[in-house]
Amino acid sequence: MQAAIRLFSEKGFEKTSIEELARAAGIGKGTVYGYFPTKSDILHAFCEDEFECLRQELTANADQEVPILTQMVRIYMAEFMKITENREFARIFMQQTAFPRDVDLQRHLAHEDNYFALLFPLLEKAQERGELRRELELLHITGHFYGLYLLLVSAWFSGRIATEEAEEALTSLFRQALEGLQPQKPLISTTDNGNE
Amino acid sequence: MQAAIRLFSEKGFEKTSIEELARAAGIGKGTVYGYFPTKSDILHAFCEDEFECLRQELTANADQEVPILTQMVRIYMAEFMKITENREFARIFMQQTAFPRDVDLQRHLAHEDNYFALLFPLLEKAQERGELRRELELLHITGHFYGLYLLLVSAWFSGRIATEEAEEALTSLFRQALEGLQPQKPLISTTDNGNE
DNA sequence: ATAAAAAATCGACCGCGGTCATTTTCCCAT
DNA sequence: ATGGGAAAATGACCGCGGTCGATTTTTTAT
Repeated sequence: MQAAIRLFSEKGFEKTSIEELARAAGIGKGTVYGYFPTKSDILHAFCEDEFECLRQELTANADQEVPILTQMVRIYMAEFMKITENREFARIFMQQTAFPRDVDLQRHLAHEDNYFALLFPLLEKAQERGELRRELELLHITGHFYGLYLLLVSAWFSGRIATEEAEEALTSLFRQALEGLQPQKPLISTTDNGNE
Repeated sequence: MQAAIRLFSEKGFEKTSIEELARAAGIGKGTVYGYFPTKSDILHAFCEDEFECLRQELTANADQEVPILTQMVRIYMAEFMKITENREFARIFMQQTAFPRDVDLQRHLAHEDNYFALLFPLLEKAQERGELRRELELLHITGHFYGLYLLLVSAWFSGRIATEEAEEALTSLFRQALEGLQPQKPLISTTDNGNE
């Protein structure tokens, strides 16, 4: 896998053939398929590991004193920055993640559940603090944020949002989500201290 | 393209080779590439046409008297029902749409702009009616709904949401978006008559 | 220690997506 | 009509992802 990532980074995913990848790793071509069912699975497995690690770290060290808006922006911006490190990796990973093949469903669901389990405590705390409506299901709230994150990444891919504009855009989207799209008078303010 | 869609539907996208597709269409293999740069472009072009048509029809005939929530749910549910007609088509189309290759950027952006132009009037009217906050940019509002739609489709792909639960889920998500995730007292009610 | 069984490794092979030099078709100026 | 040149069509060909039976290595049983 190390050889794979090195080659993918150097020459690009498409331009790297399994044969030369196997040669670089000092194994036979067929052996590769003993570890990974398809080529993109090599990349996907790598990405999943990376993100799993990143998420663990982020959610564990999340500062539960700051507003939920800030927490969510931090977590998703970290993912986003990781994404933007390599556009090609990102596309394949996001495509498989958001719209997985049926073959990958089991693995995908397990990872997602894992992720939710990391986020839920943060959201629950926010509910207790009165920052989030208590009557909403945690899954729906997570979904809401995640949907907006998908949008951000999609907009970045299509060039509508530059990398440096991303944080502002995500903050704005999340704030919209918290305050609501329709006119209303919030009971608590989320714009008490701006952002940073 | 007719031959392509027929074969793709019958045998599946992956299982249909360009060669037999060309034979079915009564042309040579190389000629296919005179019309479509890649295989998935055949499917993508078809889907784009379908959706373009569907969107035109829906937004033109949108009943601007009903709440914006209902309008948005109708529009996106129509898209969703189209999506669910063929899981395989849908995956390829959504993957390319949400995370397009750089080669397809121009075409993709044009289509998206087109789509926005269809939605904007509806949202603008809703702003005038006081259903949406006037200080929000139309692009952000569109994005918000679109992001939640992406989430719905993604959840459907991963099996978290069944086809028949989709409308309820989307309605719930959109209502959340309108009312906001944080506790507050709406100036107008979006739950005046339930849904259906 | 040895044989048999099980697991891992391998690379020749297959079918397909995509390319390109060649051929065919079409159009227009003479 | 006809010659010529551009445009379109074509299928042999290439490289790659993925398969599979042959072969080697490892494990287990006696």
